[in-house]
Amino acid sequence: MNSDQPKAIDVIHVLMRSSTYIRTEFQAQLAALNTPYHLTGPRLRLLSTVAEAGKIRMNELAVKLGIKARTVTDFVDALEQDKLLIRLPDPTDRRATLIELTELAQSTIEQALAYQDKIADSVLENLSAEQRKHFFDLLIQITNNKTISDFCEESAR
Amino acid sequence: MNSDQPKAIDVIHVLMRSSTYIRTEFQAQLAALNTPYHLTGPRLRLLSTVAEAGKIRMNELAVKLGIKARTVTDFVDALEQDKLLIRLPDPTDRRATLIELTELAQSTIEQALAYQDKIADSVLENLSAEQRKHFFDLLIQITNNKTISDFCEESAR
DNA sequence: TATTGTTATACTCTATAACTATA
DNA sequence: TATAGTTATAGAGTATAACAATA
Repeated sequence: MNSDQPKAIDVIHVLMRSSTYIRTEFQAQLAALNTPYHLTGPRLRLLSTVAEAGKIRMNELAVKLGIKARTVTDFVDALEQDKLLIRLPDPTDRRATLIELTELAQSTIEQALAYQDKIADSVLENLSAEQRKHFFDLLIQITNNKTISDFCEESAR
Repeated sequence: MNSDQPKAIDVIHVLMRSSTYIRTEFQAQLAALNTPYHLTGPRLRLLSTVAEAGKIRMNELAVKLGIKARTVTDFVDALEQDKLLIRLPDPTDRRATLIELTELAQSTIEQALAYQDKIADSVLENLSAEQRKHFFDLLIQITNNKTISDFCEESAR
């Protein structure tokens, strides 16, 4: 068929390289915002998840983000130090901790998220609307049936 | 047409998540090989680049891999310690260092690369040949005109 | 006995800055 | 003055294991 069928490993190399590029790009662009706190893609993703939920338990956060509870602890530590969120005891379960955005975060997160959207758009600017949709679908398809606990939950949000 | 046009940031989240999944998958699968040395995707990529070249300078390696010289130093340190490659002085330039695979690496790298190809195939198993090609093209397109400078060395000037 | 989150620890990939030794 | 590679340092994202408090 396609004599120019790329090898799987080559596809993956390009994918990994793109992800490194994107991570770097987000870090650089977000740093350029010169906010008094430090923002990155993953941090913003956590913040926006909290924003959506209002209050949310750390373990729920871990599930939604597809990362481990221990990793959430680190993010929350850092973001709490930057005064972007606070820990609250869960009144219904004394083992649990609820996370809530601070006023500081609430008053600036919209802005940051809007800016993040711009960065995202510029990263994908080479794709037409149709291509973007197609790309998205292919990404989803790749991780179907295999990502089990990590991916299944949240991909369609 | 597509009223469900995904937001760029969502596409990127899925992409980043995929890359994490893939990195983890490669690490786990390669670790399961139980080789006396430690292999990961990026290490294997460096090794196969050396294999292809026979002998290659560290700075060339950095360019080919799209990473910084300092990063190459770390990889080479680790792989040299694992007896997979050796440093040789470049006879034509006493500042430069040539990298060459050891016999150990040469005798096993084919195997490791073949195994890596299998992992890669399994990671992309959900895509048809045509979809894979399309996915590859889209990835390339995303990074067109923008990554070349970013990937190589524009930032450090 | 199971779950929530933390302390302690680790590791991969990547980077900048300053420096040495050459060129 | 410019290049090759290293020492020193850093940081972002992620993880496992053992444990405390609570359920």
